Amino acid sequence: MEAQVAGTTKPGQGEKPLTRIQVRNRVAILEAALDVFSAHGFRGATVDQIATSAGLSKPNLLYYFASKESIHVALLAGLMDTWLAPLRGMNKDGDPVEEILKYVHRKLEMSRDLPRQSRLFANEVLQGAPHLSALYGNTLNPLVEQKVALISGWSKAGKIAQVHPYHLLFSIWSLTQHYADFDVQVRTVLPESEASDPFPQAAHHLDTLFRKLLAP
Amino acid sequence: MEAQVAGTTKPGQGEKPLTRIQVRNRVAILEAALDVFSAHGFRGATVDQIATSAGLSKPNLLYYFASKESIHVALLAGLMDTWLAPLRGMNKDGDPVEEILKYVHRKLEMSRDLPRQSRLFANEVLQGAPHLSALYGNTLNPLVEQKVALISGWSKAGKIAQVHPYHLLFSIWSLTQHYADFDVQVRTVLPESEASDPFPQAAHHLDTLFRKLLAP
DNA sequence: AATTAGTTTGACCAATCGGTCAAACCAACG
DNA sequence: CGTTGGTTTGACCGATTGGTCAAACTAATT
Repeated sequence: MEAQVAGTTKPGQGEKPLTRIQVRNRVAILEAALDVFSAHGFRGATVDQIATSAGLSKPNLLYYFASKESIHVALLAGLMDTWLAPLRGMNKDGDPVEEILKYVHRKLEMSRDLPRQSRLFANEVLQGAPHLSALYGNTLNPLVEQKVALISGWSKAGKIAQVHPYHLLFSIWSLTQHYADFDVQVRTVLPESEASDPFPQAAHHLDTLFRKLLAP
Repeated sequence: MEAQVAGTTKPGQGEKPLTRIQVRNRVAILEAALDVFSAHGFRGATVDQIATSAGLSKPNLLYYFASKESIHVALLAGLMDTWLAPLRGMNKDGDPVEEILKYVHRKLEMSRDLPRQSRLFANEVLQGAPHLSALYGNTLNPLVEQKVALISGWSKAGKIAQVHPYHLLFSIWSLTQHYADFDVQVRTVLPESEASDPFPQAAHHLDTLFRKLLAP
């Protein structure tokens, strides 16, 4: 009865500490769920798939998470921080153009190294973000507002060209995540010689694109 | 027995012509399917939903299309032409920068006016494009190769800046479709005053972005 | 009007799905 | 070593789903 709640609530809130086995199985479940949800979407994924992929039986998995949905929200909540870390790292004391480009490149590396996470979010947003609305208000929106103010400041100070800061962020998200979310299309369209690893050329392309856009 | 095949094959191949009722119901089904598939994805959509939304009973719908999957492929195949029309319209005799920008703006307008189609494709590509691989080889790849050659020519002739033509196309697709596929996120993040219609500012932003990128 | 070709439906089916539960099992600790 | 708290499972359930089918019904043709 305790462990089911532990799947929903954050750890370390004065509740009973997690067992060794609980920790092991919970991370195994979330790892498996990331695999299955990102590949098939929420509706397309089955609890049995996740359980098998985590090395558990279905009832056993449901001993750790109360429902399929609770696995999903736990995943999304746990990933949100990782996902927004590069944006948080945008430093107001650095060189404006270089700070933004560092963000672009870190985001592109995440598309290369963590494509499952990217596709998980893409799937969720495409379906109308039913499980994300809470996280958006609490986490994403304040962070975006802060960084928009920063970019606006740089813009007005003439350190970068005049850009619409919100749409600049949209452009960065869209251009970088495209290489994870539409990976199949990218590799299908690209000639063979470049399809095996599109990322070096993507990095070069996005580098020049944003330097030209931002040059004051 | 005839009508079920008619759902899969293109019209006018020497087979019996479609009845008045067949035409009416097939377009109603495809319209309803676009609604449901784009909102819930393939696995998330149910045949009953589509049938009801089309004003038919489930067995009646399955009289016109052999299976849920066949509705899906018929939709994708029928939409491919519409979707690629703007790229086809890129004219080698026009001014290079203006031709590319015309393509950008037409694509953005499609995101605004046909967001269901955009999300349908996005869903499909995200799941690994299982029903699209055939269409890609036959339709998308040859068209892309032709336009890549055109852009390469402009680039070498100094009419536009040196850009990787494939990644330029990826950028156009990604930046424009983002406003349809991630519509919820865009409107959530944007301040109220701009969230009601993000497209005018998006158009302006993409216009300057691509002009700066392409200026020789 | 009668015959045919095309259309619609209610009832039904097998498979799958998310989730439950009691009972069995196991690890830890006094 | 026995008891307690935590873990695992087989069997099961109700709901939903994609799809079938024979029969009823309607439109077109002669």
